[in-house]
Amino acid sequence: MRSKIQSAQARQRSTAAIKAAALELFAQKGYHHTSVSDIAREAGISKGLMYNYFSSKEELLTAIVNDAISDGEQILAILEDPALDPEAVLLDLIRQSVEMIKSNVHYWKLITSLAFQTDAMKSVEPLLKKQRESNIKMAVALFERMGSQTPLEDALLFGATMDGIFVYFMMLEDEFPVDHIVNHFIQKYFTSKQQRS
Amino acid sequence: MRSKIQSAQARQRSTAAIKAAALELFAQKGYHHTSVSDIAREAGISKGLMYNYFSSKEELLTAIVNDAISDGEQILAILEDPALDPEAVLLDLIRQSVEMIKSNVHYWKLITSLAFQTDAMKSVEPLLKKQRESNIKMAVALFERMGSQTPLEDALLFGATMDGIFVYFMMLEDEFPVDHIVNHFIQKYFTSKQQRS
DNA sequence: GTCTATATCGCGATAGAC
DNA sequence: GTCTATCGCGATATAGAC
Repeated sequence: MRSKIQSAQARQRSTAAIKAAALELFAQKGYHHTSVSDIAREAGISKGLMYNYFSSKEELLTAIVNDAISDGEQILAILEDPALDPEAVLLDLIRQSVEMIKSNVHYWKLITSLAFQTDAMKSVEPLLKKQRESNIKMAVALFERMGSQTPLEDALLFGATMDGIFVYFMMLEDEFPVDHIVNHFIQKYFTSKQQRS
Repeated sequence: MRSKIQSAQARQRSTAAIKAAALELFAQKGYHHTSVSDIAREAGISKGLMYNYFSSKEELLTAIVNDAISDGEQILAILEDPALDPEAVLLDLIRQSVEMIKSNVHYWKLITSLAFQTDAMKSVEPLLKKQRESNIKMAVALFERMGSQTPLEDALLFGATMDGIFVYFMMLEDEFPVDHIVNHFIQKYFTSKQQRS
């Protein structure tokens, strides 16, 4: 049935275009200051069509966040290989995280801002929480394998420090020497290994 | 002129009531989800009166942030006394910061969320930036006095770590043992001194 | 200085033709 | 599957009486 295939393709194209446009605009202007009309214009479709695929503006947002979380999980999954040296994994985790943030500052600003939207955004909150918990659990396992006597504390402090560095970077951008500070952090915490300068 | 004094007092009362109500609601429901009607109701005044004192909702927000920053600066100024032992000052700074966040989580969530509102909130951004820079400058001076060979790096990493811990606490609240992690942080970084458990 | 009433507007969302 | 036209609401902000 050829028409069915074509429909599915059109559907795919439209949803992808909408999500891409919305991500771009949300990240750039913020969720609240982006109207559905803006998104439709950027995506090259009508406003009505958007509601054919997403029942509301907020559902569109959750779809985008969901996609991004899935992408992130796949990257992190590689690091869970128990055959690898845990310290090397940790350094790799740091390096990859920094690159991730640096390559898309606006997107991560969006995610962070959503995390602080107390009331609304009820639908994205559980998504972010799930991701956070999975990250922590993974870090705890890593510190355990590194022989830490206090893996939970080390993992939480490690996560907080990394997030803090990213927050500074997101706020200060070019004024904040993120690579330099990350190296400083590594040397202070993990003296046995060093990253390339 | 008695009427003039009374006018000034009324003016003072109204602006204070408006700012107090707005701070409460912004912190609780978020800036975007708080309407001017909400604020007027909470403050016990009419919506129109609010526009007599603040030309817009955003100007009201900046006034609130300005007040809060002034308060914060006064607290921090005490710590700049050069006669005090810098390590004791640092521990005191940590302790006071933790208490500050714990005592008003919602307010700090508001401030943090504002910092990530890229486009709008243009008027509060310079305020926050100025505060951030003054904090960093003070921390650098402190690490210098502690004999650090890399005061800038230490100050930035210290600030990022503290902010990261606060971010985790603001997001996780009761699930995050903030005192415990802060102590862990102190012991790891500043082994010469310890905080009470 | 304070209120009530109202103007104005843009937004999210829907209806219905094609 | 896609569009145009439109509804209905709630928001910020203003006007003018007292």
